Amino acid sequence: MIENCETLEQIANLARVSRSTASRVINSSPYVSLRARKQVLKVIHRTDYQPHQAVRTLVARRTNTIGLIIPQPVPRLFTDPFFPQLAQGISEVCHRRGYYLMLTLMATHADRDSLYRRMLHSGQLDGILVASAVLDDPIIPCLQASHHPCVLVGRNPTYPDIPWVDVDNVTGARRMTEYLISLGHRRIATITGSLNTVPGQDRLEGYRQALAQAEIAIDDTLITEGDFTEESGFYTMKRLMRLEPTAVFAASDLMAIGAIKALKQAGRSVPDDVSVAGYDDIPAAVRMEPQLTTVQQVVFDLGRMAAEKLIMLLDDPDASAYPLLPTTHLVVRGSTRTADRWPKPES
Amino acid sequence: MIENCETLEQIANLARVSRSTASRVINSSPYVSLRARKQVLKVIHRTDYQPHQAVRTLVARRTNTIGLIIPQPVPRLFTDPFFPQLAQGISEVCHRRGYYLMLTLMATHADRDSLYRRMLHSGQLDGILVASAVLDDPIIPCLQASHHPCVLVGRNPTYPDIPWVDVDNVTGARRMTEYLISLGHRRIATITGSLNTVPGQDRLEGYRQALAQAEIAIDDTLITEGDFTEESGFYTMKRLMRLEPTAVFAASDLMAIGAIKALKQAGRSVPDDVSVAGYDDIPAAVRMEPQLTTVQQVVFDLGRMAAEKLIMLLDDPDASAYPLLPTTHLVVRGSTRTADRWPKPES
DNA sequence: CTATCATTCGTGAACGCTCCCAATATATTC
DNA sequence: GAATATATTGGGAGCGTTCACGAATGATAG
Repeated sequence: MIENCETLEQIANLARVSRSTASRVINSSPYVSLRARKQVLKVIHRTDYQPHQAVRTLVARRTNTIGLIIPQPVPRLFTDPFFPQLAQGISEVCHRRGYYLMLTLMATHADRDSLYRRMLHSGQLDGILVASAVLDDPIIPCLQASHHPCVLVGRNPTYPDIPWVDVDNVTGARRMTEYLISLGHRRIATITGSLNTVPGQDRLEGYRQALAQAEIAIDDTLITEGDFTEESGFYTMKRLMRLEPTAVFAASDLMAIGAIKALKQAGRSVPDDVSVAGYDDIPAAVRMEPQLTTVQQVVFDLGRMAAEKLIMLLDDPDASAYPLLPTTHLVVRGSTRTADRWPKPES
Repeated sequence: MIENCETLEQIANLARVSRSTASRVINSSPYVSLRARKQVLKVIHRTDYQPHQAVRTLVARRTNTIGLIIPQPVPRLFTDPFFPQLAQGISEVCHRRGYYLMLTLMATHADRDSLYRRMLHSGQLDGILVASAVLDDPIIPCLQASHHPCVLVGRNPTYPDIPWVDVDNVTGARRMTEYLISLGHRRIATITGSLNTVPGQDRLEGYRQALAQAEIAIDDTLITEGDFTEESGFYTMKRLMRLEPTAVFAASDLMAIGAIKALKQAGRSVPDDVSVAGYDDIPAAVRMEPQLTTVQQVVFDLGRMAAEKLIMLLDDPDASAYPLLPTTHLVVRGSTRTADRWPKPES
């Protein structure tokens, strides 16, 4: 199956140098005369030579390949473009840094163990990126046992010592809540994501911070737990309506969409009666009426950072391990407006 | 970076056989006694041995790795879950068949050529899957020159001889149109996708076939070209409305959504005045009011077939190369209804 | 002119596996 | 019981690199 005919030996012969010298040129060793280097580079260019990756791996004990593992069948995989964007970012960095990217999606966890073993022990990977693992995913202990450098995409408090990158959910949620406050809202409800997930917790934390900062008393009845889905947004909003918040911060766009449906069904107008904000900026957010004010996470950057960080770790295992957080962006659209109006918004 | 300490030699010693015999066991050669096989398997299991992939590649001249290349920054990548589903299907087959999957996304085509070379000439890949290439993508000639077995995901009439798999756009569109006919519609308009794309053409062809089959004269004024986007659906529908079709088949859900917006804006009811059907079954299709009748493509199956076909080709380069088409499913929801009513639907 | 040193280069070993070939053990036939 | 066929097995070569080492070259100092 391998087409690569030219060998280093042949290159060396053509350039009238030894294998070693040719190798040194390829690996940019400083101990090569200018003349020899030029010779070799010319021949390489002319013959379109590519070193045989498998052999380099064998000898140099590094594969120049990193693995991207998506351990669970993430439902989110199919409703928001998180994964393609992440992969895009990772892929870009891999190209730029001369790495290959191996992908492992885990549709069924039937033979998960054999799969993990296959990925980890085949000697195919220099390092590993794990995306969206649930907190107690069994791959993480496996990973540590295998001594592969790795970076988690998504903070995992169960393993605080593993390097990670994440979107800054706290700040994103805080900014959004601050924005709602700046519009004059004081009675701001939130529909949280599942509180047994890190993003769920973090987005709630951001909401709390913003209220505290603005010295608005936190009313626990205005905090209700959803599970990121549209249905949960719908039903939670129905209950929340009685409390007459003037604004609602939903921790996902899907829940925001559900909440808006509930409000409309009850004859309330968004944003005139109630402002609603979401989180994620899924494609549907622009496609609805009104368009959704939301928080955009630059997942592309997240992927880039994850890959950069892992490669940094490969080059220097002791590299500093502080986490990286790409910034989030507020996307203000039609579903929110000022609250500087009469107390009872019955026009 | 490589952890894999056990070597075949060690396994052989532990099992009191030679390297060769151990190798034969691993590669399921028939020329091994039951006793020896048992011995070796026991040791392998006990030591959790994994053969070193790079060496196998070096010697056996196959990598057990296939590449998935997504050559262009496909905008669709970020709005519909095509890519994750495809990858999921491919990944599943790879695991089952003992292959690794290498991913290459092409965000920018800045240094496309060097990237192609790197993927094709590094000897890393046994075969290649190309997804969603535009018709004249330069990777296809490169691919042929590199003599890699490959399978295109998406038919490419420019290269009819390259094996491919695709969703059956013609049949999907035909079925949907037949369904509209079965509801009693006779004046059925279509908003096509870009007609310089294969899916655009194929979906139009399916529409035509259904009408021809039902002996409904094809009225070319009812065929208008969009470009798969929501905006194009919106504006095309505005023009189309004057012609008073009772049903519209849009070649993408996005266009159907745009069309519905145009109709609503003009005070027409969907489905009471006009039935609208889409294509793709994107997540937003269930999230609208009314929910969209559409065609679901089992992209997951498409990925599976693509991988299966490629692996088949790797095992036997002369394997029959007939294309595989996963079936499409009609998803009937609220945006369509019977037309068996009074001629003028002004209630 | 010789000794010392830095620079540059080339040889040989090794990586861990598969494949080829020859050798051995076992079964079968006459 | 010898001769032959068959089923197993083991040893050696080789895959294309990198790396450690030592040799060669040239420059500089004494």
